Amino acid sequence: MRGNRETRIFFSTELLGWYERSKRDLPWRRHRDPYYIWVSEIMLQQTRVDTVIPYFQRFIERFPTIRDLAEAPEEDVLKCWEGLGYYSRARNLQAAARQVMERHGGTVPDNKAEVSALKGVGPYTTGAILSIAFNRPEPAVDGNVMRVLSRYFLIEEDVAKVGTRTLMEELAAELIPEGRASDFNQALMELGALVCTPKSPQCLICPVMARCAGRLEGAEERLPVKSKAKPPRPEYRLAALVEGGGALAGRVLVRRRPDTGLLARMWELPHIPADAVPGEGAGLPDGPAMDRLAAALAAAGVPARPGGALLNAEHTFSHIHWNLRVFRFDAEIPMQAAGGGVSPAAVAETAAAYDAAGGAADSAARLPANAGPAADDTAAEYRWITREDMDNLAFPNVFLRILNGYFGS
DNA sequence: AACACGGGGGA
DNA sequence: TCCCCAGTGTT
Repeated sequence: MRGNRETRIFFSTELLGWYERSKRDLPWRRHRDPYYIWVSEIMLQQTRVDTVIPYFQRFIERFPTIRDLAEAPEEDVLKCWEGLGYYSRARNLQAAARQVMERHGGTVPDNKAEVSALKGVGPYTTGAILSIAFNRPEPAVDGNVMRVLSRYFLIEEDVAKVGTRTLMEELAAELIPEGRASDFNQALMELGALVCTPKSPQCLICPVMARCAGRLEGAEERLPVKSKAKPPRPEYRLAALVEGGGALAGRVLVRRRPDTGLLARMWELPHIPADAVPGEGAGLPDGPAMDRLAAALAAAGVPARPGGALLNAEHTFSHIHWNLRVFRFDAEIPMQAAGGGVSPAAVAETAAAYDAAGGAADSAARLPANAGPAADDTAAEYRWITREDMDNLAFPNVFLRILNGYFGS
């Protein structure tokens, strides 16, 4: 055990007192509804409080109960999560809501085995739900907690290591005052968020500075010790903004990503990989680039005429850095079926379907499936959308920016 | 144990 | 602009 008894008692007592005085008024703290706690904890994974607040309020308004969430179309849940990132959190949350309906009659379970069995709920969130919602004496060790504990107890172990988290959990459990798990765990995270910050910690206003070993050692700025993550690998992509003509005038071609992997089931502009040439954008002169993109579009059943480069865009994931060069295209009615593509009649039929449906987003007027091998690495569901359709489809931020710029907002 | 998985904020 | 943040699931 780290620290002597007095040091630990001091820590827990002062921290609880500080929390009572300075805790923030957050939407999920206004009730002790386990569903609210659960949703907030999932949203707070990898995401700061200020970002989460508006999402949480919209989410609870749209899905007030676990049953509402379980019964909603996945598309709606994803749309509610748009912009928040790590979209598997949303899909897992809904899957878990369905688990709770089936296994627990719609009530969040209050024991470790059943909580941790929920999709998207790992060791941290299990502890957060059990302690915050049910006041069970379980540790909830997130990045804030590891930072606070590593400083206060001068723990030099690499917090990126699994074993270090286990050590922190044992320590955090030991520190929970009798009957105060909910407040204590929230206090620990609150201190990490407001005072014991990653950079420039506010030691002078810290309630436990007097006995903080890291501070006394002058080590607070270099703790916690953390091994470096690998830098994201660059990827270069050619994207197409295809404008419809005729019955599809005012519409833009988008497609849905595959069911698994990066940005699963979200919508995007069609794009293809390009070879990297450092310093040259997509690494290809615009002419050949548009030719390759046109060929890929034709193979997907959308013959289109290149209209020049529109803009460059970048997007950084935790592990990939996208460099996109976006080209404008005009869809054209093919004079002959090409590349396993589409007949003029099929294009006319597509347009007619939109006319009949009034262009409704859910008309799902799909292009004929591409029978040949895919010219790129993504899914084959395409849709011609208007600006209004964007209200119902979830896009990653980079495409949201491009489309909003195009539609002029 | 290593990798996949977004987006936002602060220096 | 660059750097940092960091839970869960999959392999």
